[in-house]
This record gives sequence, C-alpha cells and structure tokens, in this order.
Amino acid sequence: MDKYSKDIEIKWMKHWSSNNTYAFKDDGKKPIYSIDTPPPFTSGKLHMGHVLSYSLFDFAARFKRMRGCNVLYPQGWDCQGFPTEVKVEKKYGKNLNRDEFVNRCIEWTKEFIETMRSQMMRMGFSADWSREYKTMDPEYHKKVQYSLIKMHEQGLVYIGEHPVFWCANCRSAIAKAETEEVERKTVLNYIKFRVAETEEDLIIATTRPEYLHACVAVFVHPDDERYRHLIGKDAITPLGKQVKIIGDVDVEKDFGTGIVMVCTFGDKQDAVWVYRHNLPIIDAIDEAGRIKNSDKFDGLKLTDAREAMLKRIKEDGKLVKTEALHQVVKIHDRCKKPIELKMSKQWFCKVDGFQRDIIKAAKEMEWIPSYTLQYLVDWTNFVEWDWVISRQRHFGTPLPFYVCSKCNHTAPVDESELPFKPDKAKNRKCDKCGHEMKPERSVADVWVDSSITPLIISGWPDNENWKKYYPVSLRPQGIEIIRTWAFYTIYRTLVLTGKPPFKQLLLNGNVLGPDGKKMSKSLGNIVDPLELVEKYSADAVRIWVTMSGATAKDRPFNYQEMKYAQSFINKLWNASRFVENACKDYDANNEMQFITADRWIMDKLERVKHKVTEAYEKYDYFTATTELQNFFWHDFCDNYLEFVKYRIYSDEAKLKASAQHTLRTVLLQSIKMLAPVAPFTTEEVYNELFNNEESIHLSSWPEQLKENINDDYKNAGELLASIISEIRKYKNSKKMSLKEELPYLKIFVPKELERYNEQIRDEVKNIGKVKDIEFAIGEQICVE
RNA sequence: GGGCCCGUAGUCGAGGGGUUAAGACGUCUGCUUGACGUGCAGAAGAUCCCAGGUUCGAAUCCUGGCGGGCCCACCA
Repeated sequence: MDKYSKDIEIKWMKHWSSNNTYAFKDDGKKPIYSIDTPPPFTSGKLHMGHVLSYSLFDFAARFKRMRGCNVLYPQGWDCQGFPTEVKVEKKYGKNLNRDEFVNRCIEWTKEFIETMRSQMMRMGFSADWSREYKTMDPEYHKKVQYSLIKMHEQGLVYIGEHPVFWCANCRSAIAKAETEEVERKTVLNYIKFRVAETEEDLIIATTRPEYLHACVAVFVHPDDERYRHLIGKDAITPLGKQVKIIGDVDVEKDFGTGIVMVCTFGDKQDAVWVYRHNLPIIDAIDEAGRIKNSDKFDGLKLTDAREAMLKRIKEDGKLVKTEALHQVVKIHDRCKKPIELKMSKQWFCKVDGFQRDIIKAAKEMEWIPSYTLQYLVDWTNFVEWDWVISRQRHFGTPLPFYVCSKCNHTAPVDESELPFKPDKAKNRKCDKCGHEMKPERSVADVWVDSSITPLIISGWPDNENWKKYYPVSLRPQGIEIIRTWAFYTIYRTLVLTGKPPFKQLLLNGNVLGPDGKKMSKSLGNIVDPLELVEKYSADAVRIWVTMSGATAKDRPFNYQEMKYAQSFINKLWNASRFVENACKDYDANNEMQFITADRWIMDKLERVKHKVTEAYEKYDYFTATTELQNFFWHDFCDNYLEFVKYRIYSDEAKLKASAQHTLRTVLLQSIKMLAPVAPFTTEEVYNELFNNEESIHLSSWPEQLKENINDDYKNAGELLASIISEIRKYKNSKKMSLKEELPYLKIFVPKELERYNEQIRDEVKNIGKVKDIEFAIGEQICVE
C-alpha cells in the first residue's frame, strides 16, 4: 500500500460501475430490502442537502447488502417543472411551439442528469443505475396517466370550478403546498358603507378595495355590542350594491372597525365564509390577474384598479382614513409573485374525506424519529380542500382525459393510447351529450408524478412481481416535504393499491451554513459538497454526515468535524499499512499463543460489534461510527498496536503469530463495519490485505461471536492497559522518552485485581519497557 | 393562536433520576516512540437557560417562564 490518494476513490468508482457491483438481483432466497429514494429535481448540481440525505440511505443500502438482503435501490429523477421551463425560455426565447419547447426542456434536463449522476457516483452512492427512472420518460408518463385513469374510475379525479390559489404571473393554478409567505407593507383603507334600513354609516376596513365590486356580504362578530343590532339588515356598498350583514364568530372584533366586507375572493377567509354562508360568487379577476365583472375597471391590473377605486371612493367622500399595515401575503414559491384566489376550472383529486385513512396508514408505518409522524397527522387534519392537480404549463405529464366543450363531461383516454399526448390526439364525441370532446391540455402537478415512486420502483402495474416489492422497506426523505411527498404518496398509493406504501420512513433535516443559518447566496455561506470531496475525499464527507447526529434535526456544517473525519481516514489507512507490514510472513497455519492483550482486544471488538450492529439497524449512524472510531483509533491503534510491537519484532514465533492473527482479525472486522460509511478506503484495504477477488461491499457482515466475550479477559486487559498508561504518565512526568528503559518499577494494584498480576507480568515489562517490576497492593493503580 | 423540536465548557455537540457529565475542534505542557506530527502522552476549561415542584437524590422527570428553530393557521 502506498500513500493515500484520492485516485483510489476514482479507481473504485469506475470499478464498481463497470462490474455492476450494486446491481439488484432477486435470487428469491434472500429477503428484499427496497429503498424508495427521493428523485432529486434536476437542477444540475448536488448540494449539501442531497449529500446528507443520500448518504444516509446509502449507508442503509450497503449495510443491508452485507447483512444478506437483496437491496432494491434505484435512483430516479424529478425532471419536470417550472424552473426548467423558465431557464429554457430564457435561453431559446418564447417563440417555440409546444413540442419543440418540451424537446428543449428534455435535452436540457438530460444534460443536467448526466452531471448529477456522475456527482452521485463520485460520492459513492451505490444505486443500481440500470434501474434509473425519469419522470419525463414516456414510460413514466404512461404509468402516471394510468394511475390517474384508475383514480378517475373511482371518481377521485374530477374537473371542477373552485376557488384555487392562482398565480397570475405563471397563469396557472397552484397547490397550497407551493405557496410561501412574505411580509410586506400595505395600506388599510377605512371605507364608508351605509345601512340600507337606517341610513347609518358603516365603516369597514380593507386592504383590497379593488375587490369592492365583488363584495357579496358584510360581516360582524355576533357578540360585538357595537354592531349586533345590524345583523340581518342590509348594507349598501360605495358602488351602490345592496348586500347582507351577517354575524360570524371568525370576525376579529379588534381589527380595523370590527366590520369586514367579504369579496369573492380577496383572501382565503372570504372563501371559507362564502361556503359557510352560501354566498354568491363573483369571478372578479381573469387569468392574467386583471379585473373583470366590474362596472368601470374591467381589464385593469389589480394594482391599477386599486388606485382607480380609491380615487373614486375619495371623490365620493367615502374614504374615511387610511393607515399603514404590516401584512403577510402568500406568494408562489417558484416565481415569488403574490397569489390570488380565483374561480377556475381545474382538475382535482378528491383528498377531502380520506384524512382518516391516510392517518391510519401513516400510523401503521414506523417513523424515524417517531415524533415526525405528528407532522403528517397535523397536516392531514388541516386539509380542507381537494388537491388541484392541473397546471397550465408545458413541461409536465399531460392529463389523460377528454373534456366535453358543452357539458363538461370528462372521459379518460383509452389505455392503448398511453402515453397520451394531447397535441397528437383527435377530438372525439361526448358519450353524454354528443358534442365535441377535446383532449385536456393541462399537465399534472409535479407531485402527481412523484407520488407514485414506490409503485414505479416495484414495477407496478404490469410487472406481476410488483406485489412482492411493495410496500417498500424504506422511504427516506426530508422533513419539510412530509406535507407534500409523503402525504401525496400515502394518499395515492392507498387509493390505488389499498395498502400503505412503506414500512419505515427515515426523516432527515437540512444542512445549514457554518454560521448556523440557512445556506443562501446572499449570506455567502454556501458549502459546495464537490469542493469538499476535492479537498477531503468522499469518504471523509460521508463520515462527516454521520457525525452530527442521525436525527431529523437541521445541522450546521462544521469544518472541525470535517477535519476529524479526514484524520480518521488517514488513521485507518496508516493502521492498515502497519498491519500489512507486520503480517508479511503471516501464515494462518502457524501455531499461536494468545495472551492477555489479544484476548482483551477480541473481547472489546465483540462488544463494539454488538453496539455497532444494533446502531446500524436503528439508522443511528452517529452511534455506529462513534463507537467504531473510538474502538479503532484508541483501543486498537493507540493501545493494541503498541502492545504487540515487541512481539512483531521478536523471534518468538507463537507470540508473533497470535499477534498477527489478532491484528488481521480486528482490522478485517473493523473495515467491514466501516464499509457502509467509508466505502472507498475500506474497499482498497480489503482488496490489498484480504481479498482481491470480491468487493468488501458484497462480503458478509462480521458474525457475533459470544464466546469471545469474557469478563476475565476484559478485567485483565484493562488492568494491563491502566498500568501501561500509568507507566507512560510516569515517564512523561520525568520527561523521559517512552521507549527509554526503566530499570525497576513498583506497581500498586487494588486487591480485587491482584489475581491477574502474574498473567500480565511479562507484557507489562515488554510493553512498558521496564527491566524489573514488583507488584504491591494499593488503593488504586499507580506506579513508583 | 396551534403543533413539534431545542437550550450542556471558547466553539460544535453526545448522554441522561444517584459516585470524577462523552467526544471533536481550539488552548496549554511534554514526547523526533521504527503505521501515521493528519501523530503520541498529559493538562486546563461546564452554577448542564431561569424559577418552582416531584424525589432520600434532578443537569436528567413535571409545571411555568425566558430564548432559539421548524411547520401550520390567521391577519379583512
């Protein structure tokens, strides 16, 4: 073995790839362990979040392989979506037709996938690349469309007219999950209404005067002394319209004047009230966010309409006052523009009504850590609207339906037409009213694509084996997408198969910047994983992942931990070199004489093995690597290696052979236990010292050997280690070099350990480099 | 307003009803020990956020504060 170099990682990366080391083979004998890996959005670059979460389940995959499972570990790509459209539009302009445009998006995405795939391989992720899937593939479209047709058959997919979150900038409906909130300054306008019956003034406060034409009611709190008498009467808006005054407990008495106008729709509370009190709906804006159905303001943008409306009210003397207000508004997470609520004809999945089933299914799975289940339960309990699944975009999975232009009847496309492309489809006749049905041109929300990944990787629906691989063993994912990915997957797979999709969910948090804040360009605290790999090696980065805890917590990136991980790789490497040199003439058939140091380290190894294996089973990689590092670095390297050096350099054959044997045994089992975390270094050591035929990653996990655990071995070994430690301290205090020989030393040993004295006498003399020793009884172990 | 997580040495972080509360980085002192100075041997550094309660005993459990984070709802 030479000096450690990163070329080793490149070498093994290529080797594993060309040998299909990680290909999934179902021999029907071993148990299946399947991982529903998150398909990353094809942004073109791996970030620290990917490195964190993908490392975590790669550890699981490698561990399970060594534990004798057939591991189904495919990698997918979440290709479609708005960001790619934006970039492609920026590069090629807006004049492409739909087909050309989508092709450019596909080309673009393919390139990005190439880059990201090579970065993943560089990280040592052991996916089976022959089972890769892309959500933009025709085959994938086919399955998504098939799933929607099946749900349509059950009456769970329908077209409807509902208030939806609408992004006027993208001209598309969006889901609640795609919204973000920002704080901004706005103006609260106090506007004079009138009570129809009594002519008294009624001051309402609103931030959305541009919606005045869509005002359908005025609300007050039923317990509000000031206004209780008005409930049931009518109000006249400044535009002369007569609307009801209604009492509702959701009105905030203390906000503004305590009177609120309800428009359809100024905000979500309006929508709630409209449905609660069965109020009329006025479709107030068009797709581009311009006013409609008003008297004079049709066609104006909302901001212009606000100006115009305020001017008019002011001229009429109905604007009482204005005040500044801080407000939180919802924006579209992709384009960052404010969201409106709009009546719109969209496709929906019926989610409302399934809450109980979803929660029941979620409770049947194991959530790691367990409190994350609550995130899903909370979110599910809040769901009150169905899921808007249609998007008026291009780069997405086309919805496989026809819609009658007259009666709105919907029909699925024939299964033989899948994958369905609306551009190429002909109109057909409505089997309800006989009019023309047109192919739907909207595409599916990207969560529709990604919410069937457990089915996709199982081979659903055409591969008969799918039931064997479903439900999948593990769903690893970020905690922040429980409300989307986990929620939608549980819902969809439940209605499609009747079974929960996973056995276990492993949640991970995010990597924060070294300053503890969310990584962002503006803060300049972004850590690039590829630079880390360059500087420290992929194995070191992977070890870092284990170091700040395996919980779902967010964790700051920490260069100190990174450095420690790097040192550990170095330690592992050099200890292996030592063992290699020490065992040059090793022969397993030699006669061996095992003594205290050997028995002590073997006992320790066994105890550590137990803890490490248990920790791996629980996905607790922090404990697993911490235990291993402490054992390997401090017990094995700092102590055992030093304890046997005199035997390695001696002529006593039996003592030398036993030392060699023990060195090799401990090293082999240690690198096996480290293999899931540090695949490159351990593969190299395994190949150089133990077996150059087979990969360590296909070898089996060290077996538990209970007979090696023995308290006598442990006590004697610990006494030996403590005495050596005392001798080192003693020499240190005398400013002596440790290898300098002492002529004589008196060693005090507590009475209960006295019986080990003779057993360790020779080792103490040889290891401690003391010519002559004498034992005595003392309260604690010490030397003089 | 609701839910969840968290508050431990200069920094990062394990652990956790009962003797001296891991470990890493940093700091300090020794050691050119033949795998490694990316090393070895030592040392210093913690009122375990605050206040009550339960207990023979709390940093650990409970309650309430204070502080931080994430998610959700609402803000007309």
